[in-house]
Amino acid sequence: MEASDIYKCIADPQRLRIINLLEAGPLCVCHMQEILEVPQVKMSKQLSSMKQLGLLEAHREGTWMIYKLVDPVEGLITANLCYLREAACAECNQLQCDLTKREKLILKVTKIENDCPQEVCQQITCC
Amino acid sequence: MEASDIYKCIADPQRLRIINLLEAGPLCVCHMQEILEVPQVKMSKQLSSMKQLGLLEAHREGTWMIYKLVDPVEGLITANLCYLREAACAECNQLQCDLTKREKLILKVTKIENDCPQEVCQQITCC
DNA sequence: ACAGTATATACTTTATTTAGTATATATTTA
DNA sequence: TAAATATATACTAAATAAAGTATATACTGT
Repeated sequence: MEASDIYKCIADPQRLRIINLLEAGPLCVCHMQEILEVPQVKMSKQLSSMKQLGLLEAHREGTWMIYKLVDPVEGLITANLCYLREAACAECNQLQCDLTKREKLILKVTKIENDCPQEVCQQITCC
Repeated sequence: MEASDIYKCIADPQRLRIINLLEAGPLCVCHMQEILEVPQVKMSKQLSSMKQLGLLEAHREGTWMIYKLVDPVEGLITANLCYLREAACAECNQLQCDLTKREKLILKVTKIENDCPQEVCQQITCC
C-alpha cells in the first residue's frame, strides 16, 4: 500500500473517524453509524472502500458485520492517530469525542441482551 | 488549518515531493521543475494551491520565485516527512532520491554565475 | 415460508480535482 | 523599447470522487 492511498483515505474526516474508532477495537456497522451519525449507505460504502484498500477486514456475526483494522495496523496510520489524538484542531477534538461516545455506547448495549456482538462487548470489563 | 487539508495536500505524490524538497530549504520554481520533471503549469498550479492553503510562502528574486515552507512548519507535515523518510515504499524511496537530486542540482547551478538565486545557493557550503 | 433487522450494491446525479492549451505578467538585459 | 526568461492565470476538457435513491442480499426468529 502506497502512502498516498493512506493519505487519500484519511483526508476524508469521516473515514479518519472510522479508523480512529476501530483502532480502539472492532465494531459493527450499526454502532459506527450511531456514533458518527451518518446514513447507512455512506457508512457502508466507506467501509467497503477501506476494506478494498486493505486497511480493514470484516466478518459476519449473525446479521452484524464486524469491522476491524487489518493487523498489523499500517505504521503510517498508527503514527498519525497518535499525533492527532494529542493535537488541537476541530477534527482532532472530534476523534477524542468519538472515543468517548464509543465507550458509552458499548456500555449501554452490553447491558441489553442480544444487542451487541460478543466480540465487541468482550472488549470492556462488564462482560 | 485542519488535518484533512494537510492530508488532502500530501495525498498527491507530486505535492508531497514538493514539500519534501522544501523541507530541506527554499527553492525556485524552475529548479523544482527540473528535479521533479513536471510541466511548468502543473508545478505552478500546485505551488499556488499550497500557498493558498497556507503551507508555503513565496517571494521574488529577479525573475525567480522562491518558495519555502511557512515557518513554523506544520507539526503534522514534519511528523509525516519524518516517518516517510525512514519507511520503505516506492513513494518513500523517491523522496530520498529527490533530496539527492536537489543536492546535485544546487551544486551544479551554484558553479554557473547567475544561475541560482542567492538564497538557494547560500544553503550549501560552496558559496 | 414470512417478517424483521443489518448490511451491501447498482445506478444516477452532482461536485471536485486534475490536466492541457493558450495567453498574460513581471523582470532583466541588450 | 524589444527580446528573453521565469512564472502565473484563464479557460476548457477530462477524470475522479461523493451523495442519494432504490433495491438486493444475508441472516434470525416465528
